[in-house]
Amino acid sequence: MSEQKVFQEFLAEKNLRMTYQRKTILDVFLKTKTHVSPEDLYNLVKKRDSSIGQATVYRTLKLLSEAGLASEVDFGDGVMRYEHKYGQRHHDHLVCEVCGKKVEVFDPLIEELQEKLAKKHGFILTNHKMYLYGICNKCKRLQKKTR
Amino acid sequence: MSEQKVFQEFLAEKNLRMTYQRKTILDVFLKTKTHVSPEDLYNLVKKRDSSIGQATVYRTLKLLSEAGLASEVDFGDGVMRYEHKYGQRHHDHLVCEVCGKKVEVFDPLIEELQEKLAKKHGFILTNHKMYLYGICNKCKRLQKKTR
DNA sequence: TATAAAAATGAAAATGAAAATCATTATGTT
DNA sequence: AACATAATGATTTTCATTTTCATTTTTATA
Repeated sequence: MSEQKVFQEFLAEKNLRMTYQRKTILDVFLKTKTHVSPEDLYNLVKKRDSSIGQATVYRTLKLLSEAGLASEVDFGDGVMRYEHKYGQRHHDHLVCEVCGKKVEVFDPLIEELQEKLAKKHGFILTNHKMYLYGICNKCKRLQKKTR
Repeated sequence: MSEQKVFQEFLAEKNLRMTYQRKTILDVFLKTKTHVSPEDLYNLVKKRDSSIGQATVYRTLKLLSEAGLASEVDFGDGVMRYEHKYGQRHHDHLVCEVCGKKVEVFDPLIEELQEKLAKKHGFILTNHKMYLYGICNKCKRLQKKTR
């Protein structure tokens, strides 16, 4: 099923409307490759239709999250970012603290252990956030040179 | 070594000064039990000396973080929180999405796998954030009742 | 000990992301 | 068409955090 279709059904379910703006914002969002902030997306949307306001972009990103089409990524720099979720496998993020490079990572065993860890404390795990911070290969080499 | 001593040495190292305000703020911070926001701490500090300003509390918390005495905890609700770090074992957090209950958790195997995962991608791991979200035992039972 | 230099402080203002407000417009339903 | 409901965009507001800046405190130096 297409993302537009998923969104449509989500909206219908909630008695919300598929509007021209929402369609446009989803469309532009789907064309993005990396993690976009609401502001990033607003700037992209403006190019296509400058009459669309940034409040609507914020609102629509929230909806896309709820609909399972986008997921929030919080690298801790004070700006929320969104990435595609639909049809994407869950993954976490590995971030280089020097150059900011971001790698999507996944380890099924970690996922499993998280589940177990939660269960051990009487919790049913619904969600998690994991961010690994380090220094990437490139920056490691550069550091050696300049030292 | 006492926390005051650690702070003192950290400041000396950086050519910064141990002032009455910093001493007081550290002292009050050490008396806290859970995760405090800068505002929480500011309110506590005010009780002891109402002349200390909140900018100084913000500034000092930053320093305590750098000194390894406090660590930042970001539950994603838009407020930074700080917890004791000195002499505490590293741990992650398990949060109940219903009642907000927070449990400190630790799994050495997960830690190890995180290291490996980073290495696999050519990174040297320096740090990580892991937050597990779920529903705690209590809230689970309540949900069943009301259904 | 005086004095100069450097750092720290508190009050206030500035910042910036996100949310709320509200008058207007669009959409869907009888 | 007429009505009710929802959505929109511009703007304002909120709120945590940061910055500014004049003043005060601390430290190093003469």
